Amino acid sequence: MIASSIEDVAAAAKVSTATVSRAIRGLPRVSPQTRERILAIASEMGYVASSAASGLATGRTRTIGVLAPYVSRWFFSRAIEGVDVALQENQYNLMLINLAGYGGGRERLFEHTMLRKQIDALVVLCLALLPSELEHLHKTEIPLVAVGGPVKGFHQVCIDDYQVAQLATQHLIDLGHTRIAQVLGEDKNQLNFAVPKLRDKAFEETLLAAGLQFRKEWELDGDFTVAGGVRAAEHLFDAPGERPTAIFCASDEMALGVMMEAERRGIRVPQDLSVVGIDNHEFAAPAGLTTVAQNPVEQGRLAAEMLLNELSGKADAVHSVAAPFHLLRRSSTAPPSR
Amino acid sequence: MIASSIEDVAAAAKVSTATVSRAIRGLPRVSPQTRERILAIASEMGYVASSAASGLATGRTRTIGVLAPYVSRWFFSRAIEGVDVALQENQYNLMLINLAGYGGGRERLFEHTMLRKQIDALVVLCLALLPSELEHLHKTEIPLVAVGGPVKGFHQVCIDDYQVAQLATQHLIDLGHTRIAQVLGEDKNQLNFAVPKLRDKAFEETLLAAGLQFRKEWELDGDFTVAGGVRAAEHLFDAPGERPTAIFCASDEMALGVMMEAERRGIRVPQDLSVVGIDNHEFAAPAGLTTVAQNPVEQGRLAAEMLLNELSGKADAVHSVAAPFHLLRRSSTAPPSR
DNA sequence: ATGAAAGCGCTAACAG
DNA sequence: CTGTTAGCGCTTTCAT
Repeated sequence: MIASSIEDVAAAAKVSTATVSRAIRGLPRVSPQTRERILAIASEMGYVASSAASGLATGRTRTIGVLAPYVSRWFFSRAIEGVDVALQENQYNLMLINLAGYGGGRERLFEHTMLRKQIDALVVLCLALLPSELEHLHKTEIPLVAVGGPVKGFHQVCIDDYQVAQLATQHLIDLGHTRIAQVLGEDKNQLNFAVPKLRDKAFEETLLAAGLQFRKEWELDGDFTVAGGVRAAEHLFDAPGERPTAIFCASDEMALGVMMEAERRGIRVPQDLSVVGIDNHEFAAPAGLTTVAQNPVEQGRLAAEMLLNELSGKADAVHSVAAPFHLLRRSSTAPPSR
Repeated sequence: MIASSIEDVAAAAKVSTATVSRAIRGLPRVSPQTRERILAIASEMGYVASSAASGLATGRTRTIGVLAPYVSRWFFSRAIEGVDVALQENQYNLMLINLAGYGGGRERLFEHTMLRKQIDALVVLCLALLPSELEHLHKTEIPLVAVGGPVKGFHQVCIDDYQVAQLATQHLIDLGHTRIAQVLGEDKNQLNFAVPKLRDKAFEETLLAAGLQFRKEWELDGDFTVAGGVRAAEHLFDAPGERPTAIFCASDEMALGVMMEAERRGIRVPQDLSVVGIDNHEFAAPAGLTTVAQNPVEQGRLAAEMLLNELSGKADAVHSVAAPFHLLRRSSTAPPSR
């Protein structure tokens, strides 16, 4: 009853395997009646083509890889979800390649998974690739698009990190703040450095453009995590001397950490301290966090769709796209009290 | 220079493809010298075996599937990460199958992805499978283990949800609370119902065992999200009459939502209200949330390791495991003030 | 519209 | 230790 191969179906339907193949894949050159009969038989026998076999024959795997530096952080898990949406709509599989796990094995990863042609295309989630890895990717000639950060030599869909950080910083300045600190993320693993750098640069330049002072001691690392935000806030609050009246955080997770630490110490937000973040994390709204919102799900979906189009032969399907963002004013920012 | 097939390598090394195959896969029956030579040539030529071809020949894909109801929620993204750790150590690939995307397409998913033998084994992250799907899985005879919730007829690694909820509830009771509300998660999508039910049951029974009253109106749905927690808290706080002095939440995300809403209203935690959660979410520590901690990363890793062992022929490698959990007392719980 | 047959690239017996 | 060869299951010309 159960069909293990296309031959079983062909035999049952009394046609050739070629016809079964055409019928099942919806190709022309099969009469409607035969097709229907074959489809019925195939479904009854529970037949599904072996992906390895068809992969070998066609050179396509119908799976797309997602290369991510982390899977459980806000941006990444959402972007993955977005890619997934597009893939499911097109019956493609998603292979998750989590770079965080690869200590020294990154090298091998690229040789193996990438070149083994286990995937038809690749989405790279904002991380910095080594020159040798970039070379590999170029040699592979696999369609690729970056999401959330640049990958040298490839198209990308992401927000303009400079503008985003500028928007957040300017919001604080417009409110009247002059003593503004910054919590950003310096990735120790070097998995992702373009984005934080851009946000950092924007912050500093926006400050200077407004005639404000940029203080090195008010530039802290928050590691893009809540815990990192808490630590940064501790440093800031423990430091002697003047305190900032506002803090720009390069991500909501860090901003929330800052807010929690502030609350623990009885520092009131926004009366004593304004806090602004980036992302619009699920916790931002309930926490009243002002932030510059972006939508990684959409970004991932868009990237995957471009790749899918490319794979189906559309010319120039892959191109760079600037993802939208906007400031969400909530209750964590207000004019300084003095 | 670049080798497209094993034959190229064989030709370059002046040996047969069989020898190349053995050499590369580290099989015996190849002299050390030949092996070394072949390896050198292969690497120089950038040769990597086609997974489709070897998959066809061996019937193995070296890919393990992870079936998840959501990818971006706390438990799931961590469990995926854990599975990934084990897979990477063994050079296996991870195929992510996100059920949330499949509206009506669940049916097809099982027929296609599952039966197409694109994966050698499957990790199912706590979700309720339909009888027809279970049947499919059984027929496939693919090694499978459930994580974080039961899948009928298969082994699982997860915490004892009854005990966990009981522990959290009892903590509140021990503190002296008598008016205790509950926020749990009722999954509308039916993707996951065993877990919340168990937690619910434990809560009610623990209350009754302590001689306390169980009030239907203090049982709220929080949808396992922060926003859901906020909504549940709104209902609770807006309701006329007596207020609970403590709230048991079936997940930290909901508990944090409750705390945020409490703060917004000036309800002090823990003076006016104690809150306890489950999970030990990253935000729990900074927020001071008392919770019953569990470790989904470990759970995922363990599950994947069992599957890997099973695949490498070890007998009875897959079995059920009770994952550890423990109460973390922090500052969100205290005796009731009156 | 349908079928026959030659691969796709690798693995696994079996010989030698 | 090494080579030969027959598949693995599907796709895809090329005939018919």
